[in-house]
This record gives sequence, C-alpha cells and structure tokens, in this order.
Amino acid sequence: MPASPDLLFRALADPTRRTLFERLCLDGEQTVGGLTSGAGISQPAVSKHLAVLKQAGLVLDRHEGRQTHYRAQQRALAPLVDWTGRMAPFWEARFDDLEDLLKRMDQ
Amino acid sequence: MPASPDLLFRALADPTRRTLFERLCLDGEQTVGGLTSGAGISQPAVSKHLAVLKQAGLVLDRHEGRQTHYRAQQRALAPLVDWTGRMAPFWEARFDDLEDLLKRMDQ
DNA sequence: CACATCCATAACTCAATGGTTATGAGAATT
DNA sequence: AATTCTCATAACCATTGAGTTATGGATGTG
Repeated sequence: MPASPDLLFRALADPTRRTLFERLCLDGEQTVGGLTSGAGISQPAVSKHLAVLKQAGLVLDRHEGRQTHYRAQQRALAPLVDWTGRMAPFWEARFDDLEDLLKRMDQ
Repeated sequence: MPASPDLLFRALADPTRRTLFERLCLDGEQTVGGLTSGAGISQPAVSKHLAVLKQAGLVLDRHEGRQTHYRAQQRALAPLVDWTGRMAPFWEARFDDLEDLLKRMDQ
C-alpha cells in the first residue's frame, strides 16, 4: 500500500526533513543520535521529523537495544515518480516499466 | 534557471495548489475565473495559489484583456525528477538523457 | 541496585500559511 | 462617462507546524 502523493509531498516539503531523508539515502542506515549530530536541531525535533517520514513510508526503523536505526525506503518515492509522469506526459514512457522494476526489487 | 527542489516541494505540498496545477496540466490553459469555479475556494485564494506556483516556475501567465490565462510549465518539474533520481539510484538510468530531452523541447 | 544513555512523547511557543472579506486597478460594455 | 467585469493585493483571522524544554520508559553499565 503505497502512500498518497499528498503524504509524500507534505513530508518532503520541509527542508530539514528532506535533508534527513537525503542523509539516509546517501549514507545509509543511521541511529537517531547519529542523525541528530549535525542536524542543527534538538533530538526531539529529529525524532518528530523521523516520525513524519515513517508515516509517509519513506523510512523504516529497527530497534536494537536502546537505539533506533532508521533507513530510507526509496521505493516509497514511486507515487511521486508516477505523479510526475502523469503531469509531464513526455516523461511518461520512461516510467512504463516501473511496476516491473519494483517487482524485481522485491527479492 | 530552474527553481530549487525546495521551492517545488513547498509549492506542491498544498493539495489545493497541486489540484490547480494538475488541472492546468491535464486540461490545458485556463483563466483565473475558470480555475476558481470548482476549486471550492474564493477567487483571491486561487490568485494567491497561482502566484506561488508562478514563483516556483510551475505556471506561466498571459494577460489578454481583463483576464489572465495560466498554463502549466511542466518542464519546471525537472529538478524534482532529478532529485528523485539522486535519492533512488536504481531509477537514475532513466533520467540520464533528461538534459537532451529538455533541449529538444526548446524548439 | 543505582546510574547513565538513547529515544519518544507531552506541553508549550512562535512564525508561517491558507483561508476570508474588502478594495482597487485595468479593461470591456452600454 | 458611468458601469460592469476580471483579477490582484491588502488586511485580517485561525490553524498548522516546526522548534523548544521537560519528562519518562527502556536498555545498558558500574
């Protein structure tokens, strides 16, 4: 059950939140503490942002002892790609086999 | 000069504004009056939303007599597509020749 | 057991924003 | 010239939301 474009756009609209997601995408899994350092905001603020991203399906969390590890779920961007394809028809052809791609990724 | 992903995400985060953009994408050019009918909000609200979309480069306006016609500028979505490609590397290949595509569209 | 650490939630504050009504500028109509 | 129509802007209001500090639960550590 993919998240709605609305949830995705809202989750990614905030620059701080987008930066967190980018860090998870580019640098891989991180703990809350790791993400807080360098974020320029307090740990509770980071936790709240992560909750929003999780709600949108953009991140997954994994509890290990007293720390929580978050990682990006890039597949959650699919509705965004799809929406873009619908709005800009000249790009649509490129996404034709998106379904296939996602299916192949499931293994 | 393409708009920043930040401007785009913020502009598209609001559902009403996204609906306006979708109407322009799918049904083509519209006047403010046309867009207001069926939007469920007042004309000034529509005008403000259009101003935000215009600021983000997502729409263009054309004055004709006393009415203003707006149309979607789908190319403005390019930074979004690009950003998605950077965050989800397994999609990147599809956007490799985005530059070429946009160049070809310029004629 | 006592204590420290990691994280999430609660309670609050303040700024941003999406909506409204009122108004005015500019263009068509009579 | 007076009026009507279309749209944008101003002024205002209510809500949302991103940040803060305080706190507590759960898990390690001495």
